[in-house]
Amino acid sequence: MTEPSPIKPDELMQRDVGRLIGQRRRLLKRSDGDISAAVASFEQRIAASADRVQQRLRDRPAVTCDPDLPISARHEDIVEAIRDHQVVIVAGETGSGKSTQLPKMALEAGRGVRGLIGCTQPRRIAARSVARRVAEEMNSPLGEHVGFQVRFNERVSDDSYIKFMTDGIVLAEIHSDRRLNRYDTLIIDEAHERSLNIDFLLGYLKQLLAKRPDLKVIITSATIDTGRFSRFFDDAPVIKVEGRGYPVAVEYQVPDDSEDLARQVQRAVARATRIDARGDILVFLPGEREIFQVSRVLKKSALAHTEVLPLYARLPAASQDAIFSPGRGRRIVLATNVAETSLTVPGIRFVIDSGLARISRYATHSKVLRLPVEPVSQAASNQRAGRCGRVGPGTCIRLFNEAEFDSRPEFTEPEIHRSGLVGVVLEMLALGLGDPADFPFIEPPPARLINEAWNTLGELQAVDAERRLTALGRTLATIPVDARQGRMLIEAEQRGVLTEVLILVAGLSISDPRERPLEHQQAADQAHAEFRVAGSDFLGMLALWRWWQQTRAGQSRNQADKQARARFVSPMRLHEWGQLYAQLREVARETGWQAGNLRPDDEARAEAIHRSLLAGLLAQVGQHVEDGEYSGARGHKFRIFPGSALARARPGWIMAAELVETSRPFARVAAAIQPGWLEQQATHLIRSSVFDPHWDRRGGRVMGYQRVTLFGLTLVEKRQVHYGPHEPREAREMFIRHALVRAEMNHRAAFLKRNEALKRELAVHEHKRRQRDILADEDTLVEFFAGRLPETIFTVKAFARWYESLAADRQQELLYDHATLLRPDAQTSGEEFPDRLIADTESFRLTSG
DNA sequence: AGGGTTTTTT
Repeated sequence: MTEPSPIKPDELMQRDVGRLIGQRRRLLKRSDGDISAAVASFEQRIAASADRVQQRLRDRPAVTCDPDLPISARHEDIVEAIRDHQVVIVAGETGSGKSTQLPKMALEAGRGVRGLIGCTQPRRIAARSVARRVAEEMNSPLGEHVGFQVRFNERVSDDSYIKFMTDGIVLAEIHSDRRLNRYDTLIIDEAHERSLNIDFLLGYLKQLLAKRPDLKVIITSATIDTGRFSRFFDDAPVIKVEGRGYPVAVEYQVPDDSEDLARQVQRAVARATRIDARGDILVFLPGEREIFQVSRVLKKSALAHTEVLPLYARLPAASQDAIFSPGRGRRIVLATNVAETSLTVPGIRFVIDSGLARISRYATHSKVLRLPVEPVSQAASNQRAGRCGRVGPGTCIRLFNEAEFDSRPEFTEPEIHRSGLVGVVLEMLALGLGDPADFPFIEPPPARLINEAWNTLGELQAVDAERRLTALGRTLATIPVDARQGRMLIEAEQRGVLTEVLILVAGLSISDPRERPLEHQQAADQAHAEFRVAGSDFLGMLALWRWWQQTRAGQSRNQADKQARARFVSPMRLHEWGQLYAQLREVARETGWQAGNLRPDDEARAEAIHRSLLAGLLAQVGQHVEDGEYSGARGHKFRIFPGSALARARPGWIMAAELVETSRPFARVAAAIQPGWLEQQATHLIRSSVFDPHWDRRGGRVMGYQRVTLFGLTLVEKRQVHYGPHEPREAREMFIRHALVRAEMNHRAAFLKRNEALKRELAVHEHKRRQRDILADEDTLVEFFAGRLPETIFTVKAFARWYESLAADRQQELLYDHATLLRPDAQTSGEEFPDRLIADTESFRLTSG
């Protein structure tokens, strides 16, 4: 009997190990007949995997590290540390060469053979451009030895040793490869940025390292809080690398009383001019508005040979490119935080740091994203200062005093402490990672954020009352969009408007393709009016989409782009919108959904679209209170964003794709809704109460009023309802008292007339029973009818006849009051009282006991 | 009546 050979993991491709172990185990268990053929094929697979390792080992590209880069000074220490430790922290400033050289050093340390060396970057552009550079340095075409993968773009081959990607890609890969077996080494770059992705990834790796002793992890960071990373990974060694920066002198310019930001910048510019009148200046400001204000003041002061350029992420691409094409004179770049991490402005000699930034903070109680302007941390300020030491010695002028700097927090609060965590918690559930409160985050998020995430998942019906993932939740986790938006898609599929909502969800995920340049705001607004639909910004988005599809169909790419630009719409973002739509449509197809075609507008369709969107936005609705002010969840107040098609109309009820608090709380991208939709779709969230029960003599039943609320918003103020189904016991008591005892019932039937006889008959009965010669008083009668007086049996023919005389639907309506009367112990729900009870009226008996 | 930091995804 041939036994399958044992598995030697070290000699096999890591991605094959798990599968081969499983196959071997199955082979050993098999006792049926001849397994030699199966063993042979198993041996073949082992051999193939081992051959692959040998081949990769042989073909390993030679690497040389650039000796001019500061990191090369620690070359040997790093290679050695990688060999000796499972986790290594490399700390170094920009320009040290760590992003490009570390993967090569890992290769030199023998990594990259049994699996890829995976290198993550926070941004797609960086992943691609670093990959290109390293491929060049290794004299290998991009995609061969060195590949990359970002959303919409992948160039990795089976022969790749190094793969650059965004950290989001690794997170997505975990779903299909829980142990990340395709990698034998992971380099997490820019870990100091502490994005949600990075913190989640670090926590995941922390757990994975024990299960994958062969996996090596390298964490790289600016020299910010490296001790924390080291402690987190069980005192992993930290290797510090020099940056290639020049010294930066820091000056503090204390603001005068009543000197606004623009004047402070103006004064700092004057100071820089005195030091070097030709050195380019980068000014860090908190937002677009400040950029505009400062720009106006600087332009007014007509500085010689000076160009003032704005720079922020939403700026049209053409204007952004101006940063990279050097002008003739001096340049002053007025920038937001894009220039701190995402974009490098070349040739900067001075940095002027306002010390301010807009920081996003998620307000859990109101579900509003706040963007307050706040003082930045010391680390962020130092990062900003570093931006002027790239080409020569620089000077940083801080618009606050040194004591204030010292009093500021050392590090920026990590995103996981400030963001909504729905996506993170959903992901953890889908991956079976247990209670998020127990997950090893490097700095665990506050409980209130985790709780809010649970609530939102409940609101979306992604988890049940026991916090288990529902089927819907499982689907949500597979759609690569925000959970609220995923919920919209699921609803849209059921309502037959998937194509439209796919377009909208894609559109909501990208940045608004409509551009509004500072100097052409009115013209832009006018052009955009073409895509305005009264009552719904979403239908407006669809109008823009349709316009673009038609425009593109009829002409060349160039001509279409030109048409878009003429309407102040960015062709690049339209393109991205199309890509995203195509990707989501593909995911939808794989999920087994029918997308169908974009259909012409009609009212029913518009309602189906809006109701689908609403499924994801139940907590982001508002009711108009007065004067354009809306009241939202839990009493939170907001207004409609002025750019919305709804801003003037102010419909009574709206839903908003985003609630953002900037200068004040705004609802952005909104549509009018009907409160009735909420009552139908938010059944799991609405609270309803009934009050003021009263006897309805004409109707012959107990009525009451209902109030319906959602997150404290009143959907229905006072609606008359049949009281019975809500409070059966109380209704029954009232029915007895009014209908039977007092006979307060308007009906032609004989019941009322006979009621006196009924009372008498009862009284006689009572008399016999109690041996007392009195008529029963009202309370005794109630007790009797309620069945609380035992041993009393009475046939109520009159009652039965009256009932018979009613129309069938009337009988049905009265079912609650009357049937509970007949069965005092019966509970609330209608279906507990079969129709038979009504059909058998002749034999109705009031019984007790 | 009046306007937003940044990034990412089987």
